[in-house]
Amino acid sequence: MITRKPRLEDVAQRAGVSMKTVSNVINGYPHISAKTLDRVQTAIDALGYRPNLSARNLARGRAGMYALIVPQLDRPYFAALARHVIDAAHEVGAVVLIEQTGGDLEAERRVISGEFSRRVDGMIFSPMTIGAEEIANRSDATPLVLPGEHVDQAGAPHLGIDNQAAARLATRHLIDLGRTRLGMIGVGRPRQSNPRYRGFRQALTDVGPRAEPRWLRTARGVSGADGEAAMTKIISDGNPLPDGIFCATDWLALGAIRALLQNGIRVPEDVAVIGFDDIPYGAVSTPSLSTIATNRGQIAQQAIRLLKAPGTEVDHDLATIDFRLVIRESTAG
Amino acid sequence: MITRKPRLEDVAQRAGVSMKTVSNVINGYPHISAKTLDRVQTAIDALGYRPNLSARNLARGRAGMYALIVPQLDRPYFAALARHVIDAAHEVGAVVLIEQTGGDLEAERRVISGEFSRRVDGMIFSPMTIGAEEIANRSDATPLVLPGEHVDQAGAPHLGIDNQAAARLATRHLIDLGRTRLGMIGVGRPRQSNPRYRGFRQALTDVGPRAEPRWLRTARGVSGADGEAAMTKIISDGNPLPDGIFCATDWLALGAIRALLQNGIRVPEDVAVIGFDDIPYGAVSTPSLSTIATNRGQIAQQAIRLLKAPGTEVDHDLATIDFRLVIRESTAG
DNA sequence: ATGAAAGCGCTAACAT
DNA sequence: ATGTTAGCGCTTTCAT
Repeated sequence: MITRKPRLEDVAQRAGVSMKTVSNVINGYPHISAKTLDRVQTAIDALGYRPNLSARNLARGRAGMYALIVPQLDRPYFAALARHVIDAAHEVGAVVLIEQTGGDLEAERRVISGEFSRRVDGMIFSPMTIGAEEIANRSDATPLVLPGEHVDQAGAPHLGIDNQAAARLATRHLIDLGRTRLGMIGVGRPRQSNPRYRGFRQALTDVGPRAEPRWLRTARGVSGADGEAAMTKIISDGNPLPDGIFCATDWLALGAIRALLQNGIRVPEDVAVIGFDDIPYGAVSTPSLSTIATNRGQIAQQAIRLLKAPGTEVDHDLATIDFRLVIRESTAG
Repeated sequence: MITRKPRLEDVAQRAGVSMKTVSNVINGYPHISAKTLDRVQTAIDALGYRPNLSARNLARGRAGMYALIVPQLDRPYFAALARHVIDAAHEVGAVVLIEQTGGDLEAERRVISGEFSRRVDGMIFSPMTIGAEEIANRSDATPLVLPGEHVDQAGAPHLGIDNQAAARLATRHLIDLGRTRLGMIGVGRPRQSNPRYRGFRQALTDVGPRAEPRWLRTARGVSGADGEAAMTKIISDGNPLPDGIFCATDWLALGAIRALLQNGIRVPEDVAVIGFDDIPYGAVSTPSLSTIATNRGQIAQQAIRLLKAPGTEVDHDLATIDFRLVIRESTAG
């Protein structure tokens, strides 16, 4: 009885065939006689043989693995993305290595400078702080796709929804509800370069202006507490309340709702609130949260597809992903 | 200019040294002359050299990678676990491959039968449906640790909190609040073999019986909808309401709260609700959720530690993890 | 402190 | 349909 792990050669010997034949069996090469196949299979089972993936990858020159790099895996959006990426990778026989940057610039630099280049066949990278230019100037040649919002013009395929159109759809929903005093809680300054802000303005322009500057607030971050703080300011500044609020993310929306409820303001009767992202909790919160849902499975599948055939990208800058309006209690309750 | 990716040999040539010396530099071997080190480093930078991990792993006989296998990555508990496992792996210079079983028995069988055996140095496996016995009888020798609840006596190190003590602590909290009519929404039948149920009973016994069977409900699953359905039944059966509910998971608790609020029952004034797991949403929900928090960082670190030194386990069955009571609005609001 | 050479286990020409 | 063999790029004794 051999004590070390069985190798291809051990299987070959036991089956009385060559390594090549065993390799053929393992890799599903079609032209093998039934008898040989059976003998090889028997030997494999008897020995409990499993191919050494390091060796296979070295010989093949491929890793059979993709890297997914996100800021933090325990943020629901990234967790959901990861789930779908793993599923999509399985469909092409690959596995997924996951890394977290924490949004740290140095960590993000390491990613584009090739930290994983000889370990994976491609990277799905969701950057947070690094700039598009720096990504565009990378020297590492590992195939790369960028899901998310902050990465136009980075010289790599960018997977995302049309944020402006989506924000417009969300705002339009508030208008269709008959709301006339609309506000927005966004992230970052409300510039024209921010597509979600642009979409919000556009929806207003469609029907005539209805927003007042005092209802436009910039949250300090993307967390629920940030949304709560922003909403509290809107409530406490002594001016009349808006009757509809579009929040740039679901977390902001949940925080905003919390601030409203704690001030005795009803949602959606007094103020309708809609978010953006469709995080799972929005479906079970009280009230449940209306939002924009992006098709995450589609993002994942497109990402893997692009990495499998690098260079084939139809459009090197944007692969558009579907989105839809999800109406729940926070606007329609 | 070479067009293919630079290898160790290319670096060696450019620096005028042997491959061994370059290898020494890369791996931080201490006894290298400053001059040599500088020349090698210069050559590495100039060529943009990165070691091929497949080759390294093959030569070393290790993968430098651990597998984390969970039912679903987008369930907050597993996402949080994954986050910490990745961090813990980094501390020992390893990376993490993540897989999902969906709780599917066949997928779980594949895991313990060695699907990853030659790809990773160890597995952190969170099984859902496979039995402890089947795990104990596995033939694959890949180091394995089992975080979670359902896997005592599986012949592999099991990482978890003392569920019974934790459930008792949660229930005790309700009692300390002065609640006298306590109920529980659990998963699976309320048998003595279920530690969370046992802990609940024990807390009651500590102070004299206060639970009635009609307040003990078994949810059909672990989702918010399941908790909502269970709570709705308790509300609508015409009997007096409990004034305190212990839910075996946070999702169940969030669903239960939702059912209460929709029936005009106040939380915590009329019914105090406490969950179990400390999922992130619980901190921002309205009302925020009291719960039992497990130390996930500790689970992850213990897991990696055990995988690094397989066989060293002090106790082959249970490495106990800390937990604590987190008091929020759903009980103390 | 550095070099030479033998694997690590598998794949893929090429041959038969 | 199956066998032979030369790598894949790195680590690691064993020398020096």
